[in-house]
Amino acid sequence: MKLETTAKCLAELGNISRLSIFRYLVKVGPDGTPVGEIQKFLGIPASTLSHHLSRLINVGLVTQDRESRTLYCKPQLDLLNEVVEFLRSECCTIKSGMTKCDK
Amino acid sequence: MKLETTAKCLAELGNISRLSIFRYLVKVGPDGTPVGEIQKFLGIPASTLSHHLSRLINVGLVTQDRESRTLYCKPQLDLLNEVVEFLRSECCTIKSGMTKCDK
DNA sequence: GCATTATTTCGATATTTTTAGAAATATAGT
DNA sequence: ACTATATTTCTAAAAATATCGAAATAATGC
Repeated sequence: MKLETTAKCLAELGNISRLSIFRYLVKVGPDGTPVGEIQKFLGIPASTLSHHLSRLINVGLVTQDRESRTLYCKPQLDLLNEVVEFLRSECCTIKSGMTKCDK
Repeated sequence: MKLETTAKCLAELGNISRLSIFRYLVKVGPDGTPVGEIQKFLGIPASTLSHHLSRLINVGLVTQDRESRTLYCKPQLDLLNEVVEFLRSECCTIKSGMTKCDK
């Protein structure tokens, strides 16, 4: 995974509301949770929540799936794992051969 | 580690310049790298770099250590590991018993 | 004390983010 | 068609962030 992609995901998770949303999605329903349920649990105004969700969706950390009137949000664990893996492989240990290209 | 603390660290790492800085610090010198060396490698203007460094220092991801005229920057791997651990334990798997308090 | 080197603080501007009410869209049931 | 429900888009304002030149500070050597 590229540094730029990682940074973008980290930026989205680096917000209390969005990190809470993501954690909630993972914990209560990795198979999909209605927007309204998130809203009720976190108590965020609908439009604000929608904005945060769209940012998470934008970087691919969340996907949505409509079922009649309800939009189910699903956390993309694979992507989060890639982010975590980047941090571990690139930012936790010395690695020889760092070049200008890694700027 | 608290969600709020994690979010703050993620927000700081969620910026290309700062993620590059942190990665560079880890890779080339986990025992301390002069500010000027980072500056030369990444080609960021000194005042901009200083700003990014102070943000990383602010959340504890980097510490500084003066040795005569040179300030050595050291990445705090323990904190990064706590952040990674939070993501893995709280955001990668289902966990029963989520309560209102986790909001 | 003056010059030099290393780095930060100041100040100003441009851009992005956050927040949330109001209006709009989508879907379903009657 | 009308109503209700679920959610988004629009709009606007406040707050935070990013950028970087210029000036200031810190430490050293002459």
